[in-house]
Amino acid sequence: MSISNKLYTSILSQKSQLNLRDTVLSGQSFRWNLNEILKGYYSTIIDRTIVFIREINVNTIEILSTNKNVYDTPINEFLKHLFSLDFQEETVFSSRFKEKFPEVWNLVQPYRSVRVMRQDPFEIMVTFMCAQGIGMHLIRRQVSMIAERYGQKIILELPEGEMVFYGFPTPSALASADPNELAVCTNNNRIRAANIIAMARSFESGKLALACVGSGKCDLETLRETLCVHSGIGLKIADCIALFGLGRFDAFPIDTHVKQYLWEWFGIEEARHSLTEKNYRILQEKARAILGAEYAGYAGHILFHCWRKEVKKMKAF
DNA sequence: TTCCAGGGAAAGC
DNA sequence: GCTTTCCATGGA
Repeated sequence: MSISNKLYTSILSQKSQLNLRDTVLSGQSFRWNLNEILKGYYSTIIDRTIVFIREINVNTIEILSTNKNVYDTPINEFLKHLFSLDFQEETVFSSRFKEKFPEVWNLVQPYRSVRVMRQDPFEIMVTFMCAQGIGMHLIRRQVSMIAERYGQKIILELPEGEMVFYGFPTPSALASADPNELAVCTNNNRIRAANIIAMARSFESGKLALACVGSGKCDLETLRETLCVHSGIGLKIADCIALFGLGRFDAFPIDTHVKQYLWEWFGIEEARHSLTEKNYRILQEKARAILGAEYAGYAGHILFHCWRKEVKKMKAF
């Protein structure tokens, strides 16, 4: 398949600030093209539509896309949704939080405009099922390999040459995958490959897809139970799916980094112990008491990215 | 060599 | 029921 080399251009201007680079690099999306990011452009492919984004200033981004519609939605409307531009990030941290934790509040300033994205649920499910006890670099590699092996190949012809993209595989493509072949893409982890295939079949059957449709307002605990039925999805990954794939900004995933800052920044004693299910739930309660229940996950992701960069001194990839 | 990386599930008590 | 061990691999 080849796509016309005509790029559709659009300028998206917003009142709210968009820290595009940190948003894309903060670890919530694993499908942005590395080479383009290094050149100051950001590219991804969503449902056979290649999207380039360039940051003009903190309030304006330029969008270049190979066609006008993504999911039959005008590109500006789609990107407003993708980057949650309808959400007012000033409301994330309460005045009480700012007063109680001035050092953290000071440290987090450069990251306040990081957006929590609303991405495709199925893609997020597969992505975070690849994220068990493994580095972010390897997660990206797995997702790339899965797309290259099972996704649709799309070639963009530019004057400088061809650019090759791979769309993210459909649920049916992964549902019919051979476990041994898929395992090549999942760090040779056959259990993980089998789990992804089983989840894809559940999605294709309509069970999971239906749960996604009603996920906006349903009880978070009910949503987690629905997701955790699937082997390979525990509480943490279910919360990641809810936060990044289903727009549930109240979902607060706790991983090794979050656990670290809950102790170092907020002195929560339980964060020094291991992440058993019981302890996970206790930590979530205490974190919500500090961050507020409504947008705990949104705040948590900003803190997560801030912790990794400012304290752990980690590079984005 | 050892330890850690956006954990989950089986085994053990 | 809660806690410990195992899984699996690449990079520092």
